[in-house]
Amino acid sequence: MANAKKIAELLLKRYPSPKLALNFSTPLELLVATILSAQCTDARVNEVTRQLFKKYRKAEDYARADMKRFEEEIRPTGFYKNKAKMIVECCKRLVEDYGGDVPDTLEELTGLPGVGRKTANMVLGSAFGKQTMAVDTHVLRVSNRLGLVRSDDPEVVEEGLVRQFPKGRLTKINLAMILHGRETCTARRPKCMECVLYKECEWPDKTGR
DNA sequence: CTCCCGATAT
DNA sequence: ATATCAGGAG
Repeated sequence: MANAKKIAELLLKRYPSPKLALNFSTPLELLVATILSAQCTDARVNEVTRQLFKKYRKAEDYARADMKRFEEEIRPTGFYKNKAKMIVECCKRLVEDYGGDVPDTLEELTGLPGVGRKTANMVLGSAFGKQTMAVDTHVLRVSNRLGLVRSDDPEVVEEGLVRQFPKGRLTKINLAMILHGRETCTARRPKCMECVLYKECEWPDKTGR
C-alpha cells in the first residue's frame, strides 16, 4: 500500500493552492461547466462558457433555452446534443424543485439529470467549500499508478482515497491530484523523471525518460 | 454494455 | 490510425 500521507504532503508542496482550470463564478456556472467538460479539454470549455455565461445567467435562462440554438452554442465541447438536453433538463429541475438554486448535498445533486457523482463532488468541493474527492479520469489514473487504490470503479477509488487522506484537506488534495494528472502523470507518456512522487510511486512502467 | 461528439497528441 | 480528453444516461 502506498504512503498516502507522504504523497499528500509532496503533492501539496508541489501545488500549494491548487485551483480548477474551469472558469466559473457561481455554483450554477461550475455545474454547467463541469457537465460540458465531459470528454473535452478545459480550455475548450472555457472558450464556450465565456460567451455562454453572458447570455445565460440563471437556471431560468437555461430552462427557457431554445434547444437548437443552445446546441449550437455548446457544440465545440462535443456530445452537444446530450449535454444540451442534460443542462436544460437539469435547470428545469432546479427551477421546479430548488427555486433556481443549486443544492449543496451529494444526494440532491446526483438526483439532477446529467449530474453524476464526479460532477456533484466537484461542485460541492469547489463551489460550496465542502471537503470532497471527485474522481475523474485523472484521479482514477493517478490513484491506480501510485498504488493508493487499485480499481477501475470511481466510487471504490473515491472511498479508498477518502479513507487514506486527511479529511480536512480532501478538496485541496483532489485538485492537486487533478493538476498532477494533467501536467505530469499524463495518460500518454507520463513525465516520470520530473515527478515529485517518483519515489512513492508503485507503477511498474515508470519510463526512464 | 453502448451511445453520444469533435479536436488533438502520439 | 488510435487513444484520450474534468462523464453520464439508457
